[in-house]
Amino acid sequence: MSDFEKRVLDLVRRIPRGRVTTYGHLARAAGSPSAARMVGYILNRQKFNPAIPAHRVVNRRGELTGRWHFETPDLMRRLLENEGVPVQDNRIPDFMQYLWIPPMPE
DNA sequence: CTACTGACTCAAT
DNA sequence: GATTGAGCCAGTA
Repeated sequence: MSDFEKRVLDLVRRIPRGRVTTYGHLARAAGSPSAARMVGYILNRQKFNPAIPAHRVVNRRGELTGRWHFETPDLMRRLLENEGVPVQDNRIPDFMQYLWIPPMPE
């Protein structure tokens, strides 16, 4: 498991309940600004790890692009709504309001 | 070894 | 706005 992967997973674990962040922000904070695709890939391998709240990671427009990788396509939406994050048409309306920006390394 | 594929993003058009 | 092309890099065939 690469350092990048470990950093990404560590950051995902820190996303507060009821907040979301994006693949791009995670990639940047983990030290590889253009590796947004890798973030989704990493989450896919960890999707059975209950310690990783992967449903709190959306793309930069607030779309639930990862929903097809959950057990059922509506699970991601249900988990978010359970935390108070509204989802409409596979997207979080006014999603900037819920955005959590991961801490950047020095 | 090469080729293709993504839970993505950005800049240019 | 929409579309296109490129960068990213681990995994798979």
